[in-house]
Amino acid sequence: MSPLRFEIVAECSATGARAGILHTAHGPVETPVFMPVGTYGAVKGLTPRHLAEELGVRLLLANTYHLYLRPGHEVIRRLGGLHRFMSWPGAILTDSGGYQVFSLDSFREVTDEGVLFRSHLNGDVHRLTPESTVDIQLALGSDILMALDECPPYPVSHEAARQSMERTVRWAAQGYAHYRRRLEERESPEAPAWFPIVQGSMYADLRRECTRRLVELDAPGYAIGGLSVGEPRSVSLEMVEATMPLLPRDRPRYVMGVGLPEELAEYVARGTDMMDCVLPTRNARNGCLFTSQGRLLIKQARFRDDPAPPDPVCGCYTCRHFSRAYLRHLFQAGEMLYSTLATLHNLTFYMEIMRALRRAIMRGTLPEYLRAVRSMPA
RNA sequence: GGACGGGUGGCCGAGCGGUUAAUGGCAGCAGACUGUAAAUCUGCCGCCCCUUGCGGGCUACGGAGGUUCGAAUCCUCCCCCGUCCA
Repeated sequence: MSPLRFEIVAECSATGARAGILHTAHGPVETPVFMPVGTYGAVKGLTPRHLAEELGVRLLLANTYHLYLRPGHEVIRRLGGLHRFMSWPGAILTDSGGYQVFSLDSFREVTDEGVLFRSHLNGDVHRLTPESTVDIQLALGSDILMALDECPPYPVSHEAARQSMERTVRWAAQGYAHYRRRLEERESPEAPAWFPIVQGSMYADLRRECTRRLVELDAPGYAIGGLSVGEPRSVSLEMVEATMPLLPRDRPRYVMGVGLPEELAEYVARGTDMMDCVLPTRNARNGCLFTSQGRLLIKQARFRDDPAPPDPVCGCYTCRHFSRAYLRHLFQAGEMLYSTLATLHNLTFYMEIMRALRRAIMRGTLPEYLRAVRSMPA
C-alpha cells in the first residue's frame, strides 16, 4: 500500500488532465496544485497565516540541502520537525538537494556515490548521498521526500545526458531501498512518501528509458526534473509529453520547477498534478507582478501616479487595498512591506490559476479553458 | 584679521599635467529572473548628431586670467565653505 493516497476525482477525457486529492499526514491537498517555495523553511515575505488563510496553500516546498546546512536537520528534528519548527499546519515536500547540483555547480563535485558540496556559507565540505538525503528529509519530517537526482545543465550531449540519467536511476534505486528500510524501522503508522525524479535532459528517448526504469520501483509518486534549465519552452513540454504516458495513472506526477503563469495550464493539460516554482515569489520581490493582463513591472516610472490596483480583477489583499503607485513607492523605498504585498499578490494569482484549472477539469471544460488561456497576453 | 583644509557631473566622493565625458557609491531609467547562494543580477545614466562597430561634434571639474603642444590636475587674483588661532 502506498504511503500517500492519491485520489483522482475527475479526469479530462480530451487531454488526460486530472483533478485529485493528495491525502497527506498533514491534511488533504487538492490537485492540480502549485507549491510555493519556502527553501529555508519560510516563503520569503509571508507568514504561515498568509499562506494557509489568505492563499489557501496546503502544501509547501522546502529544501533539504539548505536546511541541512543551516540550521541543521538534527536541530530541526530536536525541535519537533519542520512543520512545528516553522509553525506550518499543512503538508511539506522537501527537495533533495538535486537542484543544488545544478544551481551550485561551482561548489560541488558529482561522483557515483553522491555529491560533494563545498558549503557556499563557510567552505565546509559536505557529502550528500541517495541515502543521506532520505535520512535528512526524514529528520525534517516532510510529507513527501524527493530522491537525490542529478539535474544536468542545458545543453548537454546525449552521451553525457545518458550517463547522468543512469546515475540518477541508480541513486533512485538506492534511495528508495534506504527509504523502505527506514519505514520498516519506524513505529509510527504515518509514513511519508518518496518520489524519484525522471531525468534525461532534452532527449525523449532518455526520458522514456528513465521513466520505464523508475516505474519499476513502484514509487508512491513520480517527478519530472531537469526542466526550465534554459531550454526552449516547447522542448520542456515535449519532454513532459514523452514521460507522462509511461507513468502509472494512479500516482501523483510532479513537474519540478515550473513555470510561468501561462505555462501552468500546459503542464496540467499534459497530466501534471503538482508543480512548484520560485517565479511568483522571486519575481514579486524583484518588481514583477503577474496579472490577468500580463506582467506588470511595478518599478516602472509610468506607475508613479497610477491609482489602480496591480490587477483590477484580482481579489487578493494587495489588490483590494493598494495602488500601483503605492506599491511602486514601497519598492523604490526598499520597504519590506513591498515584498509581502507583492508576494501575496503573485501567489494569489498562481493559486487562482490552479483553482480555475481544477474547476475546469471537474466540470469537463478544460479544452475551452485552454483555448481561452492560449489566446491571452503573456 | 591670521593659519590651515576644501570647492568635481542630481547627491556623496576619487582623480592631482596627457590614454579623463572624468574610478566608486547612491539616486534615477530600462531589462532579466522557472525543484531560491537572489529584497538579486545586468545594461544605460552631460547635451546633440546617420541608433551605422572601439564613430563624430559641443559643453564640462567655483569664477577670471595665465603657464604648457596639452590642465579637473601647475601659477596669479577673486568668490564661496569648513576647522583652528585672534
